[in-house]
Amino acid sequence: MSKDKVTSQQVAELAGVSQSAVSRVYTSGASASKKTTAKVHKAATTLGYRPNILARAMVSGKSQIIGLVVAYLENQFYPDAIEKLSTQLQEKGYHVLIFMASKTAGNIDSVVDEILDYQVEGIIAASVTLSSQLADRCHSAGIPVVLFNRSQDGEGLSCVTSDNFSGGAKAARFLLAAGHKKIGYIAGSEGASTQRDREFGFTAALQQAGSTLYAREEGDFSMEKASAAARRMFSNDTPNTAFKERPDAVFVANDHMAFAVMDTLRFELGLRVPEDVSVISYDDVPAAAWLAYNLTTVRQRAGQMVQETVRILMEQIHSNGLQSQQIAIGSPIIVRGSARIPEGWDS
Amino acid sequence: MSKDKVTSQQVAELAGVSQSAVSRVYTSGASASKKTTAKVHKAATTLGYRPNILARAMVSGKSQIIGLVVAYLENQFYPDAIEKLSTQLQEKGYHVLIFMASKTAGNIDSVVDEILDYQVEGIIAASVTLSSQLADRCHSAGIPVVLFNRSQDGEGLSCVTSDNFSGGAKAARFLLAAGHKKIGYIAGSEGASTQRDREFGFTAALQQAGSTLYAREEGDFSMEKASAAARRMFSNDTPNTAFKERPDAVFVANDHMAFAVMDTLRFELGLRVPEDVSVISYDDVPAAAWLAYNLTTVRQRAGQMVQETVRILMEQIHSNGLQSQQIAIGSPIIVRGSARIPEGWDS
DNA sequence: ATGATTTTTTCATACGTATCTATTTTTAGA
DNA sequence: TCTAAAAATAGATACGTATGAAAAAATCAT
Repeated sequence: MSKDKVTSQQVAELAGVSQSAVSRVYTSGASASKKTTAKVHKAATTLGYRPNILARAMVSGKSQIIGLVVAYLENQFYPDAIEKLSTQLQEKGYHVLIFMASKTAGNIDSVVDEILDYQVEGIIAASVTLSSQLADRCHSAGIPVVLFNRSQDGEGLSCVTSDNFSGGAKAARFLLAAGHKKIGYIAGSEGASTQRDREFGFTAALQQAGSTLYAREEGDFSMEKASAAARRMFSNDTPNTAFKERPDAVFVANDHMAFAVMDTLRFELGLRVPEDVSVISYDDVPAAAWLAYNLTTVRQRAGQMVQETVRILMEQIHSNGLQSQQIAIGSPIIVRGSARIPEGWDS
Repeated sequence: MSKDKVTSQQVAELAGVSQSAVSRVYTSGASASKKTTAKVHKAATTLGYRPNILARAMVSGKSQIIGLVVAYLENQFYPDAIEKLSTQLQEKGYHVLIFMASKTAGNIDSVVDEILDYQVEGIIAASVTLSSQLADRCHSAGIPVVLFNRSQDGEGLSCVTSDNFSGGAKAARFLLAAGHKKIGYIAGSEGASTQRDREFGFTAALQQAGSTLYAREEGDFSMEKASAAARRMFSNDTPNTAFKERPDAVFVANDHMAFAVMDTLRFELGLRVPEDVSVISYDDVPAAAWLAYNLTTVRQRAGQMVQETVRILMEQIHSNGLQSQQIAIGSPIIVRGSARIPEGWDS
C-alpha cells in the first residue's frame, strides 16, 4: 500500500547534509567526519532508511548477488551444500539467487541467460555442466563461474569437487582388504564427471591389486534405476546369462542409490548386508548414518567444498583476474556397518 | 575482463531507432510497429543484448525477485518445496533469493531487513515466524508475505499449511482403529504452529473416542532429541517412575524424528515395528517410502502447498490489495508398513 | 598569523531502463 | 484528395545511488 521508499535524499534533508554525504556514510572507504556520520545515522534511523541495493548495483556494478544453478535437490548433499553456501555468502554480504535447471538439457543455456540478466557477480553451477559457448559468454562478461561437484576439462572453468578418483580407490582397497573377490559397481549418470572419476579410481585400484570388476550396472543416480540395477546384478535367475555367482560386494556411485540397493537386496532378494553382500558408496549424506542403513561410505566434505567455492568466487570477484582453479577435496572413508570390515583396519 | 554491458542505447543506434523504441519492444503492453520490432530484434541478437533487470527494477519498481527465508534444509520437505517453488516462480518470470535464518532467534529481523534491501516483490517465510514489528514493516512497504508451513494469528499474514489439525486427527483415528490403547506422542518444537495443531488434532480425536494420551515426550523436530525421547518413553527401566507398561503405538510429529524413533526402537531397544510398536508420523518425505522405514505417515502435499503459495503471492503482487489468506491443504494418510493396519481399512 | 596541505563537503553526472509528453507518421473516413 | 483520428516514434526525465571534480573547511607547519 503505502510504499515507503525512504531515499538518501530524504535522509540528507533531515540531517541537513547533501545526498552524497549520506551515500558516503554508507559506503565503506569514503571520507566522512564523525559529526556528519552521527547526524546521518540519527536521521536514517528515525526515517528507517536502508540503502537500495539495486540502485547501488546500477552505478557501482556490484549487485551483491551470486547466481546458483542447480539441477535437483533430491539428493540431500545439495540442500546441505546450499545451506552452507548461502550462510557463508550471507556473512560476506552476498546473497544467492536460485535457478533450477530442469532436466531438459537444452535449457541450461536459457537459465544462464536469465542469471546474467540479474547482473550477478558470480555463478555457482552445482551438478551441472556448461556448454563452452556459455562458458565463453560468462567469461567475456567478466563473471566468474565455479562448478560445484562437477569438473569439466577444456573450458578453463574453476571447479571444486571431492577427490573422486582417490575416493573411489579407497573404496576398492577397503573391499579388497576385507577379502572380497567378486566386486560389482553400480554407476551413476554416464555423463557426470563424478561418476567417471569414482569409477576410474575404483577400477584402477582393483587392477593395481590384480583384481578386476566382476559386474557393472548403470544406476544413473536414480533410486529406481539403482534398484533395477541391483536386481539385474544380484538375482541369479536372470535367463539371459549363464549361471553366475552373485557378487559379494558392491560399490554404488552415491549414497541415495545405495539406499535403494540395500532395500532391494534385503527386502526383495532376501540377502543380508553386510553378511551376504558388502555395500559401500559415496557422499555420506546424513541418512547414511541412520541406523537402518548404517552405510559405509566415502565422505564428500561439503563444508570444505563450500569454503573453497566461496574463496575462489571472492578472489575472482575482487581481483578482476579470472585465473581458474581446480580444487579436489580429500575424501575420507567413513566406516560403518554396511560393508565387512577388514581385520585390523584402523584408519 | 572485457565487461560487455550491451545497452539499449547501443541497440538503438545499430537499429537506427531511439532508445525508447528499444525499450518498448522489450516491454509487454507497449506499442511498437512490426518493422521496428524486427529491426530491434535483429540488432539485439547481433549485439547480444538482454535487458538489465536491475535497471528495469529501478524505474518500474519490479525487481522480479522473491525473497525466501528458511531456517534449515535438513528436513527434506523443505528442499523439495524450494525446488517446486523456484521452478514455478521461474515460469512466471520471478526468481528466488535465499536467506538463511540461522537458529539464533534474534537475527530473523536482520535477515528480513537484508531482504528488503534487495527490493523484493514478495517474501516467503518457510518454517519461520515473524515478529509483529517485522510484519508491519513489510506491510507498510507494500510487500506481500506468505508464511509457508507455519501459521500465525493476529498479524494478518497470509499462510499456507497442510491441515495439521485434521491430519493429526487422522493419525489418531488410524491408531485407534487398529486397536491401540496406549498411545504416545513425540512432539516437535513447542513454539511451532505445526507441532501445536498436529497435537491438538491428535488429542482431540483421542478424546472424541474416549481415549487419552498415554505418554508424551518432546523431540523438538531433532533426530537426536527424538531418539532420547523414544528412550525415555519406551525403556521401562527408567528409575524415576514406577513401572509402567510401554506404549504400543506412537505418533511422531514429523518423519525425520520418526526415522530416529524407529531406529532407536529397533536397534537400541530391540522392539519390532509394527509388531511391538506402531509408528506413524507426518510429512511423507521421500525417505518415508524407503523400504527400511516404510513409514505410515500423513502426507503434506508440497506440490499443492507451493501452488497456493505462488498463487497468493501473484495475486497480491498484481493487485495492490494485501488481503491476507489462510490456506490449509488437506493431508491424506499414506498407509505403509510401520503401523498396524486396522481390519478392513481401505481409505 | 599566514600560506600549504589535507580532510570534508557539495555539486553534478552517470548507471540502464521505463514512461510521460510532444511530435511525427500512418490509417481511416468522406 | 484532404482532414480527423489513431498509432508509432523521438525526446526528455526519473528511479536511487556512487563517485569524480570542484569548492569549502579544517589541520598543519613555520
